[in-house]
Amino acid sequence: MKLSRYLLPTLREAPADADNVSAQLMQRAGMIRKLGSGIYDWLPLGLRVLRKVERVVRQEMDAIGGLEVSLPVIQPKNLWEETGRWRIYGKELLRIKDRKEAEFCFAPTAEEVITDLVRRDVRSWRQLPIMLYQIGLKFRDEIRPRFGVMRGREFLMKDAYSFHPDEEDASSYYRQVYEAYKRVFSRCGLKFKPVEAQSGAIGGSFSHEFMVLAETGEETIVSCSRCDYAANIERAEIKDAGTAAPPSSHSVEDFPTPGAYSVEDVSRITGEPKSRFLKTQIYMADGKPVMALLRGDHELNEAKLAAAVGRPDIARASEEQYVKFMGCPVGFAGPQGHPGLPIYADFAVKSVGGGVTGANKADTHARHVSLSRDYQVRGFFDLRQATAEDPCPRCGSRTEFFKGIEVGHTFKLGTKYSQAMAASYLDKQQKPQVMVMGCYGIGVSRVVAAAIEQGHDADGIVWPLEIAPYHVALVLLDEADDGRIRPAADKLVGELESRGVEVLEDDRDAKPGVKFKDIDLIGIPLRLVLSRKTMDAKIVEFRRRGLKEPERWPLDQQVADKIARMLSPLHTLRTVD
RNA sequence: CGGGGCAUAGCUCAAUUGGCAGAGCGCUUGGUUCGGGACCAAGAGGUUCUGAGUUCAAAUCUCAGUGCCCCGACCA
Repeated sequence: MKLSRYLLPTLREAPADADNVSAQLMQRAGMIRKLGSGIYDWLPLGLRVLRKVERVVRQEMDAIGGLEVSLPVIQPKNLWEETGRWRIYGKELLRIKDRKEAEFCFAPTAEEVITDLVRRDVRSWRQLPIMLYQIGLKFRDEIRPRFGVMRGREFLMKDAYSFHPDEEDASSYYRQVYEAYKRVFSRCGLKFKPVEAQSGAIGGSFSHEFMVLAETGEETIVSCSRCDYAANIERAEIKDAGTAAPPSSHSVEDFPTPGAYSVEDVSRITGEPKSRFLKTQIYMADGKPVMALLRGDHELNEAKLAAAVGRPDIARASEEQYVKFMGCPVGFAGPQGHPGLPIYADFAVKSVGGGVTGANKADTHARHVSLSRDYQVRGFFDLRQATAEDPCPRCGSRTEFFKGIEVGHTFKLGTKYSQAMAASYLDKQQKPQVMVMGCYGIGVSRVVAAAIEQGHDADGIVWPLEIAPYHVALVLLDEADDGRIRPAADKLVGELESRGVEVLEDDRDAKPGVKFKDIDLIGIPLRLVLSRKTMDAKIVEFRRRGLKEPERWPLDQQVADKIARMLSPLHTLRTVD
């Protein structure tokens, strides 16, 4: 490809609204252009990278028996009502109406559509298991899109769905997908970590996230320093601390705390550490209040509370609800004196013998509030957010925290969707059985951004070979006044391309500095230079992106062979399909 | 949804008290240059986000709308 005929609008300065490195570099390198909040045009160079990632994903999905399909982007409401997600999904689901006022949504994912397809066309145990996948645009109406295509509203996702005769088959296939995902991200040149994850709105019994390690990541990973335990902090388990401390020998005693409603404020007044406090938070479950009780120095994890309560749809009580059920202003409730209220206590609450907490009266707190004697709990649960002090739940060793970008997510769904949508098959005994499902996503456009977050320097992007837009940049200097350059370039490009090497030829009428800067910015891994100087010396100059010193190679047919050998790991991998 | 900010050339940004619409980079043409974003000269490029209002006069002030950004709440 000749750069003189390409659309490569590089920018010297980053657009003012690009809010992280990858968004800045993708726009500066002429890969994408922002069209609106969270929506982007992909230009030729950017689209090439996207297609490279797609190719890796496609090969690895095909290698584990996946069948590619293409499902509609506009999906009818009735399917979403069958699973209840038309209501549950919330505002992130972009809804539209057609001319007849019929309602549709723009696909954020496709469990409903795929399950509908399979329930109609798969009837027999002989057809199972089956895995279908697609690579297509998704839309989620994010409240706050940011970081370029990393958290856009429209994005390219690979979504795969597998259907199995039973749990065992689904589990063993899940492990195959897990291994395939590791190959995908390795081939894309990423440093990543699979972690245990919260299954969230997609649902299902368990799941893993594939995290690209990057300081700028939005997710926090808790990782054991010794064993291989790793989890999203939202999910990270905390073990039961042990037996309950004895109740205080003093009886409950109220004391005034005007205007001090946070643990922080009251701790400052009494001088007692926050770990001596009982922190209450009121949630609504199915219209009824429940109390989450934590130690004052801990933070609630809502997903864990939802699991403990057994309702995914819990919500923090409004101020009105709080006042109505607790009988005091927000910040002054305590667990004592609410006999009908279900109290879900975190394990660590056991360590608080007689604690400081709200007195259920305005501007008043209470001390020596003790478990059993002064209040009863529904039970003890793992309710809080993990901290750096919490040991590994598996082996008890020290844990470390990392930041990560979620590029893939696998879910073992069980029968959540197949049950709701009656996706069943006839087994060998001619008995109808509900299919068992798994679903598996990869944020293809996010992989592109994540690769840049991990691979860049002061000059621009540094692509991994497998997903670079081109393998080689051939920079021509002095072409206008040296007749030897053009034929030498044509010959070299021909030799390279015949070996499957992708060449971007910078034949623009521009100064050397401009060319070198642009080629560095767009991150092509290998660079060759032909100029009057190199022609005089009968050499070609070779340099790897990121290395300072170029090498001088004799200009002969071995150049193409050497380059092809450098790329040979890619070809080996490509023979997977 | 709440609070705040911004909107001027392709990009980054100026424009004094309300008084002629500007610069750098990029683009076009010519010339001098030519191995890490050169220089000179001449150009092209604007509904100052949209609409209404105030005023002799609005990029500038007021109102409404739209878009974008940030913070918070909410949420895969």
